[in-house]
Amino acid sequence: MPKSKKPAGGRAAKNFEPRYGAKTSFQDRKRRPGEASTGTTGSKSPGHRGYRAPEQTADAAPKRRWTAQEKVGRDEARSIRSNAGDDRPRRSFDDRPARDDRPARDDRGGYRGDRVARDDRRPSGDGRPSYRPERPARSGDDRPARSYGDRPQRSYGDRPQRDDRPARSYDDRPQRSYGDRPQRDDRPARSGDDRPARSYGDRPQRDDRPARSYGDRPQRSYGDRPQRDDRPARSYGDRPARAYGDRPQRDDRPARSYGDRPARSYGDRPQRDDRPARSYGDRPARSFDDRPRRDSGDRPARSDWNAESKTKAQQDHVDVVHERLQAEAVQAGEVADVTFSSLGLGDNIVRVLKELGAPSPFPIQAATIAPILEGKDVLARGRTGSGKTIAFGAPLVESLLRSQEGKRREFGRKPKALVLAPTRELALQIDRTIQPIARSVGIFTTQIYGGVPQARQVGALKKGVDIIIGTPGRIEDLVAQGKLDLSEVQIVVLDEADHMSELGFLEPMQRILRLVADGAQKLLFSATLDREVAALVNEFLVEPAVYEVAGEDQDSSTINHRVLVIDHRDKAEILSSLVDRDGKTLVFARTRAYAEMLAEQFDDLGIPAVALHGDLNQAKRTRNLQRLTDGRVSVLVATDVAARGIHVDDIDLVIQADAPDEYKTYLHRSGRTGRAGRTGTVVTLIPRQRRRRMTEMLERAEIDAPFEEVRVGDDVLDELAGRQLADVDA
DNA sequence: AAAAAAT
Repeated sequence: MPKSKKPAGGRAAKNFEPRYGAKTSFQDRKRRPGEASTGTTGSKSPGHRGYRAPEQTADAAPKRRWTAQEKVGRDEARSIRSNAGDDRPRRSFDDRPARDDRPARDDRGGYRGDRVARDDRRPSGDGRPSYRPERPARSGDDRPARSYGDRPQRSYGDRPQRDDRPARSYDDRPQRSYGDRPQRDDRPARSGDDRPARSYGDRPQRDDRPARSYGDRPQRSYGDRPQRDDRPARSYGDRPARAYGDRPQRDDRPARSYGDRPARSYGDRPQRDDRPARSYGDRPARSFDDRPRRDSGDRPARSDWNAESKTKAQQDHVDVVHERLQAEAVQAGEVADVTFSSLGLGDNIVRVLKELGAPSPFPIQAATIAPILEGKDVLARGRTGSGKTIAFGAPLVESLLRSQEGKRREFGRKPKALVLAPTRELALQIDRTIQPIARSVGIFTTQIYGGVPQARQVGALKKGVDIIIGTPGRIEDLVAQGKLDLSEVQIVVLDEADHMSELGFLEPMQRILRLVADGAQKLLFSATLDREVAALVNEFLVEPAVYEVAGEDQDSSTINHRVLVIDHRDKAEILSSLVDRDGKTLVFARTRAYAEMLAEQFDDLGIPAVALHGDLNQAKRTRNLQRLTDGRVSVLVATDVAARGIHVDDIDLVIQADAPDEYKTYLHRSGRTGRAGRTGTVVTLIPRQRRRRMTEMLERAEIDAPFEEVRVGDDVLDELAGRQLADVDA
């Protein structure tokens, strides 16, 4: 609202709740002095200066926010590194107190006022009651699930609180987007800040939204506000319609893209035929041929690698692949004797690898390290949990070290290597592996990903770093701002390269790859590397060597696959039964809303669970994943944000509450368990009508899984949950 | 549908 605080704030506070108003003002004043060591803030607090205050506030606010965010970011980083187990206790305690503070804040009064006003405007208010409980959950920074569960239950008793909470929760969102908690603390201080927040957060709008229902949430997520205006008008009925209307187009698009790719690949391949023919014939064959073909299986025309590979793959691809690999790099006999040192890595790096739990190289590492050190472009496929991060990370560091030998670490030097990942969590995880390796030889890394304040990242860039590990959006953003220069990047790694070549990622990847130094070495890794990377390979790679590990088929897998055919109405209960167990369980849901709902459901049943999806702010995402990692929670319900790359040591059960649509997704999700040779089980729930689709998908994934009709209470559920006899006896 | 920038 344009009506800034002063008029509204002063009057509103009095009108609504004199108490709150008074308290708030006091608190603000006190805090500001403390916080605002900056000085100018003092003048602000006396909001009396009508006009100045707003201006100053505006100026000051950003600074405070950033500061707060920076702090948050640091805290996050620390907590991650130190495994700060504090959170739990702190969580609940910290969070709540914080909340308590908020209520006291002026904001609430203001918010409430807004809400009321807006509520009156819109009939949507009717929907609220039912929706509200949910929303808070969402925003529920802490554990949406719990908060959700709690609220509904508390519902009436708590409502007085709720009123407060909603305010909080609402506050949180805007905060989230900014940086979160620190801000919260700050808020009281920032009276001026609130407004912007309000306008952004628009609780009122949100109130409306709830009425809209879940479907909106995901959409709302970030860029909604402008859209929101539109949305209400559209209403639900319209959306689906649109969606359908659009689909035809979508269908066309894919078609186009496919059409184009093949075209490219066709055109290019002949040239490459020679190249690929050498090393390619072998594995790319498989990988490239298999799935792509299926998609557009018609084109026998698909040249070279494809043609060869197809033939070989279809006829006896297993043998072919094995031969190739063995011949190239991964001979079984050799691998046993290979050491990191013999592959060309220096002593410091070898020592750190040992500390990281990698005393000797895994096959994929034995295969790729030497060629990477030789400067070759490399495509590598190693199944989930086979050690790909070290396979590119260690030689990456070694290469940089060699190239910088004798040189001085200059302040503000430009980055020399870039590692790109599809999710922030994966970028973080990769850095956790590479950073210690790099530090051991005086090379610096920094993370560049979204959802957190830029300041710290930019600060690191100013000082000068050697390796950047991040996600495409923020990297492009900083490049556009002139804060990141990729022109001296000599090595680029694309982790989950096939995924990075998919529709939403391909173009950003192409733009980024065009920014790096000419002739920069390119490394593409993925457990499901296939022809999908052709667009990138054709444009950016030169005579790439292709590696995969021999014998990596399902027969050698340590994952046990099961498919439960269920009645839809039993789904919730069956899921609860499956997650009610001792080990760590990862549950995949198709949508953010469903992931959130399931986490809440489990939590309500006394099974501690948290959610991980894109509707959460980055702090919560990081925290919730950490909770599973350190065992404070044994159930994580996630969207496909957690499907690829994420490594949590002891996950022994993966449950797909919704079956994936693509075989690749199935492989990546299931790959969250059974890592590094450990055993694990993957359970997929499907309704009867999905049996055929599921069968086809499993065929593409080359996975054998028994289908079992299951009902609530069946023994198989106890077996899968690992309860077995104990429960029976009981 | 989800993810990836921010506001």
